[in-house]
Amino acid sequence: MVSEPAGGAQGAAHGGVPDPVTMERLRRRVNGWYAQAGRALPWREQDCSPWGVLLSEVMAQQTPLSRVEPVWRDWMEHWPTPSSLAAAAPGEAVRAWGRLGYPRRALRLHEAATVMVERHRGEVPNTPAELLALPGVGAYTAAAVASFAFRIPEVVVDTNVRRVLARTVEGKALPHVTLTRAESDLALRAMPAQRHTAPSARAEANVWNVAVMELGALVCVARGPRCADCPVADLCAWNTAGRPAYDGPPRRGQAWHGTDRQVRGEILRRLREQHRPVHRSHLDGAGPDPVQVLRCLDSLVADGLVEPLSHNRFRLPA
DNA sequence: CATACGTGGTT
DNA sequence: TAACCAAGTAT
Repeated sequence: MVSEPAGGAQGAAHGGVPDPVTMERLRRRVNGWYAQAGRALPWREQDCSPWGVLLSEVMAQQTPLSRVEPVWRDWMEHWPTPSSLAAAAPGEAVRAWGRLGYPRRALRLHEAATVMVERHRGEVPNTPAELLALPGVGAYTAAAVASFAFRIPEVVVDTNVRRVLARTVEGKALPHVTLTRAESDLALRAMPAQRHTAPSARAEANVWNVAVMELGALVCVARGPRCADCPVADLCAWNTAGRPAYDGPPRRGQAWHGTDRQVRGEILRRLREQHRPVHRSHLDGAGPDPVQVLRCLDSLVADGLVEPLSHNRFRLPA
């Protein structure tokens, strides 16, 4: 009567090593789901440039896409190429970053644009190694740009991929706190084996990269997963095991109130508003402790996010 | 390898 | 309301 055993428990969960047949079935389902459920984001358009893809990936680091999209459109309008951004003042990039968070990303994007002008003829480099060498581009972003912009089937591992694989293959509620070697191996095994030699496998690998991320973003979410809408619910080791609770080490939340992060953010918010140098007295209210405000101002200067001028004045870097 | 680094929406 | 979390990177 049973023509197809519960895939997760039978085919994938033992030792965390998925068998190729189970992985292929998983990929087919997820890729099919993506074809009908994936969002039409602007950087997924066929005619989006590699620069647009890179911009979207950096903006999306630790940041919800709903907040990324309007800023991405604004940047693409102002700076449609790496050379156009490189020609602007770095402070303008920081200002246009708005409230996306982690404003160092804006600075690194500007640095990366400069590198592209000086070393890559103003183009986004098309090899994983060259991408990885760009400021602000780490393992995830390099793989994502390679796959999405240049159709190079690198293994893309982000928080969504980790969570989907932890659940479907390993039967766990959430992945480890930090990316482990075992997870990287698993992500590699989840890719089509012939992706480097067969064009169809390469295409499948590139779709899988974006599809599994989309599944993690829309269905297999961290809190309140929508398993009823999941295309692989019957193959999922976690779901078929009754969705056991997370049992790993506690996850450290990020402190915020009263931290340097908050004060730095407030200082930068004030400088973004002003298009003229600001006196230090206007920054004092960025936090309750003057010593802390001074320390944060110094660290912002050290990071290159703030430029000190004479007479205790400051501005975004020119 | 642990920690710092923004911001705002959701639970 | 406090906590959690989001297409991570650099040190």
